[in-house]
Amino acid sequence: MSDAVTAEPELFDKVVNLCKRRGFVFPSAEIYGGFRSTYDYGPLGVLLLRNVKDAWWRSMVQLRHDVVGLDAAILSPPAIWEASGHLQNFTDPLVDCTNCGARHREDQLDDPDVCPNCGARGAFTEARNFNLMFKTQAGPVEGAGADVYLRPETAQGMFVNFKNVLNTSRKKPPFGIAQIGKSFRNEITPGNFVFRTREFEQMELEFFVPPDEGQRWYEYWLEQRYRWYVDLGIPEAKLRLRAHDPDELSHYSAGTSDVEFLFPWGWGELEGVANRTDFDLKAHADASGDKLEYFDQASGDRYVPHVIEPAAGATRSMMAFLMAAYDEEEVNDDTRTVLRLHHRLAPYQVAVLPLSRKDTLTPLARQVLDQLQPHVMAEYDETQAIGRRYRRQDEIGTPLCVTVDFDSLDDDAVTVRDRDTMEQERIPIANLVEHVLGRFAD
RNA sequence: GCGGAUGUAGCUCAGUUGGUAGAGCGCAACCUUGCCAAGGUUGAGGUCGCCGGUUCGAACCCGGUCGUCCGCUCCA
Repeated sequence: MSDAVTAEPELFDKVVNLCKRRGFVFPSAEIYGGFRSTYDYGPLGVLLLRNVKDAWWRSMVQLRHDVVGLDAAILSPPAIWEASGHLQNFTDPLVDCTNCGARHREDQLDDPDVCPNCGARGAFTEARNFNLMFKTQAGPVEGAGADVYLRPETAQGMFVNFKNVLNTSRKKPPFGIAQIGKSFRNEITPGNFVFRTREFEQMELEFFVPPDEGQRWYEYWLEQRYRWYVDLGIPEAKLRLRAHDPDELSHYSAGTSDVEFLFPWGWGELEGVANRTDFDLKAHADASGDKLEYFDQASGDRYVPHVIEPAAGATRSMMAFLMAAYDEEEVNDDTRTVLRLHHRLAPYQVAVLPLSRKDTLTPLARQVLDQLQPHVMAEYDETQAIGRRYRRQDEIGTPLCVTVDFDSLDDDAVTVRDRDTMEQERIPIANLVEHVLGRFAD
């Protein structure tokens, strides 16, 4: 059923409900009535989100020779955003029609005096600037000169540090800088659970290449990023690439394609791969006076690298993985809910379950847990019946359950039960870690 | 910000013409059981989103407010 290519509206409620019920995601500030567009990640959500980010980092940094990491500041001075174009381009002048109440962007009206919605003339309010960046003040005194912005994207941190990284890492184009971190946008219309929030987490790579290699690397990263989602378990029927039309391109982009996922409400962007050309490095070079160039000793060429940027949303990717993994099946006239999460993403890889709560089994079960914990995230659960505990683990996506039973006391072996097949295997405790790691090697 | 829908226990909901809250599931303890959501007993948990009004009396009526969901320039 999870292979359906059509959107499944009911899936949305099921997943959101599971998130709340099992402790993945909570609405923020709930005891005070909630705070719009913010969410807190609970005991399971923090594990899942961290695993998504770790999987990205592993694929983009750890397994590559040509990418290094960075963690830049969130608070940033206006100069960065003047140079990047965000102060100009992230500000929309909005007018409201006092006749029908519709809101429009003043700069997109053909006739700045006529409401396209109701046709009223001269009924607009004064234009008010709506900036998508959050502004605050640094220092003890409120007032001009101390303005500070929360970054609306992590990318600028990489551009601003281009020379620092070049000088310290011995990398040369083509090479990339990767960063995972929070960004903030004062979105007009947040919504769809964690899909669009004002505070969100990005996973961005800025990949610097010689100017004539831009197109090649753009295509390379598109394919690369698409595969990442597939490899982590998203069916290709629910993924697609969509190239932006020229008129929807960002101010910095010469070409952008999105990796989109079929959410329950329709296709939505997980990640944008953009060809930012030399826009950013040139802009910061002009504004700062620093030369942001690369000098190629071998060829004697001096150039401003072009930038290919795969920019992914961590939180919405997490949501896509949850939606794709959600499955229900009938077992013994009962509905079994299973999150078929990739083992690299599952909050827990293993659950240790003593068959009985009798004290006789607890010490051995704890020993088994101790053995596993240095290698995998393991949960321990000894409450209620074993069948119920299997189902609990299925529902949060734990791939393997290890059951310690009364035979274990004699044969020093445990039962390993598989989430997807529900099959069981007897494994000697001495080989357990090796066996488990073998299952997760890929 | 506008239009539509909505807000009762952790979850899903019931609550008759206004008379001062219930169920199932879940959770916890104990007993029983011992490999796929078993049974029993007991228990924790709600000023019915919030504020105000009408009324002898409001979860139910009225006003406001906040939150949520769905649509309309957002984009990770």
